[in-house]
Amino acid sequence: MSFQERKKKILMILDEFEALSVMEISRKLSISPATVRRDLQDLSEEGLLQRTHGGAMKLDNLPFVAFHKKQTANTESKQEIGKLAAAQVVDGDTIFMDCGSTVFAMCAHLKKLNKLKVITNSLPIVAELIDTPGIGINLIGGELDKERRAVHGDMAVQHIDTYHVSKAFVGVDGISLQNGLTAHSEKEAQITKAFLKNAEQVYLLTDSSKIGKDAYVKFGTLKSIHFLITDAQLTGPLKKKIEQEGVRVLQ
Amino acid sequence: MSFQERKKKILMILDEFEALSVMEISRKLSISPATVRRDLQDLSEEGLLQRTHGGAMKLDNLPFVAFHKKQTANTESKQEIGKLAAAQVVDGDTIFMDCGSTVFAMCAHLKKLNKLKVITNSLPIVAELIDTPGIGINLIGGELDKERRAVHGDMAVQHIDTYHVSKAFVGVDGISLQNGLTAHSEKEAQITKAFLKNAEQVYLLTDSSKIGKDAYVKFGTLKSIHFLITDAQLTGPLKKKIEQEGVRVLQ
DNA sequence: CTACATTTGATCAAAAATAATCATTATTAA
DNA sequence: TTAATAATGATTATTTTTGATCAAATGTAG
Repeated sequence: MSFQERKKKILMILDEFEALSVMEISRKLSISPATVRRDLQDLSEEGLLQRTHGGAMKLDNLPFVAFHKKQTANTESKQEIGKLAAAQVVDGDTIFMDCGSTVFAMCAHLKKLNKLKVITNSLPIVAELIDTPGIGINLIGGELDKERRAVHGDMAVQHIDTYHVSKAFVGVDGISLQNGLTAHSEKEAQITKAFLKNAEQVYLLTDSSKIGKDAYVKFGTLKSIHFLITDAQLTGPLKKKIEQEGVRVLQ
Repeated sequence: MSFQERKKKILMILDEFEALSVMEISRKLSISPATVRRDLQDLSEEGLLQRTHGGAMKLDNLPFVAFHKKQTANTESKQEIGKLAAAQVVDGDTIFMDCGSTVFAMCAHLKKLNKLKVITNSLPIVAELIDTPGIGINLIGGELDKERRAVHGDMAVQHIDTYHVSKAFVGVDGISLQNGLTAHSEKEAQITKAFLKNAEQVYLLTDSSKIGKDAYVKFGTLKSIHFLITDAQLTGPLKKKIEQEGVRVLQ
């Protein structure tokens, strides 16, 4: 039995039982305790279970932790961007929050606010903020994109259109002077577009690696955003040109 | 049992009882008082409970209890009801799933189905089913009830009204011949009512303890449901009378 | 305030689990 | 096929956890 198979099986039986000991897993899968420990360590490092002394436990809100793959890409620069973005929010605000890891990074820095209303289509954001007393959440309804852990589709867009908020915090897959805002997926573009349309101030959060890059779905121009929050890498003529389009750059 | 497991269990029983002595915890979890003290100290340092002389007290603003509490109340009878309800679902169905622990219990038994579409307002259900390949999920949008981990409110009702499905699986807080279906909360009643309205077949899931009891919000008659799925405790004249109202009882 | 009982925190030894090491087996590449 | 590589299981030293003991601290009753 390969590691991938064992990994799957371990997660499956762990889904059924809350907690398992190394020996139990060893017996159930007929593999040695040493291998079980190695597997558990790997799975734990991937964030798929909680390692304990003697075994492993199911993770509570694992299902909503979307970024299994991207989690590694959760760099300091994203945290910085998230912090800066969160600083734009004040008590009593109502904001849109798009899905994506950069916008998600805002969450940690929003928790001290009061009377904040967050409208989002992202389950990880919901999971992160649901137990914060000062924050109320409205969830966009519609079809669930399991991969992205977010709601999308026509119904979601219609739903977003029933709201009007002061600030929207959105992400992109690409932004350039030539093609404006671009995304890898039409569904995602559709949602972000709806956020842009119904917010007075639009904050685009992206690390500098995406600036100057294009994805294949064009969904907005630079004029449709008001602030670009990014890392210190963006400098020189490109920054100037973006600012000339009427975008305020925050770094 | 590892520290992580004990920690969870201590918080769970502490949520049920307001305060506990070291000896009570020691007996309940079959661990020595010394270990209990160590655990309580750790938990206290994490700010998850208030240490007292001789034991510990529950903290008011403890955030994540609601979730686990329901899971604790996951009795065998609920599991049986969930299983029986899940057996009514076939490949290709589109179903409504209400929030509540009894309906939640269906999830474990739905995982082998294919091309199933689940429309729900309950985050625990979404979390449980999101990684099941054969199941697609539509999330009802609207205001999030943090306590119940579900979406409710007018927007949610409007959203539900845009769907029409073959089967709805709903829960109640009370059901009786005199007052029909009742709930503890208007918001919850509103949602369940919307589910009833837009489904061809309505399955009401409840353990027998709620049959014959009333909650204060009346939201439907016995005629508005088609099936009652419950445990074996429901017998005799009451069962007869419910069946005379046109409800098929499944046990 | 004192005496008594209970609880606690510290220390320690026993038990359990782990990480590290190494030989063996299985898999892959050449 | 053979060599090289990776994965597995067994062994052992180390670490962690646990429960017990006991002096000190805290709370309670008289």
